[in-house]
Amino acid sequence: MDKGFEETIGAFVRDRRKAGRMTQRELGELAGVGTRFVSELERGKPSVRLSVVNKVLAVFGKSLGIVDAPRQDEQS
Amino acid sequence: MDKGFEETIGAFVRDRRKAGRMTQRELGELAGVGTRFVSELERGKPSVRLSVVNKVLAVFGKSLGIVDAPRQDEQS
DNA sequence: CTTGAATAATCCCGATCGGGAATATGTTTA
DNA sequence: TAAACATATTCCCGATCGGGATTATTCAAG
Repeated sequence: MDKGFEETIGAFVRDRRKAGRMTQRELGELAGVGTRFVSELERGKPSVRLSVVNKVLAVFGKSLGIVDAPRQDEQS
Repeated sequence: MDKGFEETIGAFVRDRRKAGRMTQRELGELAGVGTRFVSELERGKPSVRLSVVNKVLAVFGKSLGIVDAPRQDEQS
């Protein structure tokens, strides 16, 4: 019924980007961020700026919000 | 059944902090971040680092995740 | 109103983000 | 295979974050 699982931000962006047949460069331009940032974001760099992440998520109609902390016994 | 509404990150942190009768300094120490950061976060500074926000949210068992973009016709 | 605590605003400054470009790896596709 | 494209990695470097302290402002009691 539900996804039951919180996807990683990076994984989400990558999935949606590919679903839209976009390249990192295209998504970057669409979102107004650099290509390198898209790459780092998709690969889970932790210390990114909230506002820049939101620029990317906005392309998909999403944003960062508060969710239950994921369980710690996930592998990366 | 649900809250039906996505609270702002800053508002959430402030509410929970007060609910726990903590001062910004105490929360900061608990989360391992500075007092100034807690203050700025609560007041909605947009360009904060994801990892640092997560340190604060972790105190409350939460973290940043993907949610539907909030409607734009909210006042700040 | 006065006093004290909490929060906000400002300062200095080291650390690091992120853009852009170049290069190195992958990864398709012909 | 080879060529073309996508992604990852590295570089320089300006911009800004965030810590900590200080000061100003706001707020809560008494």
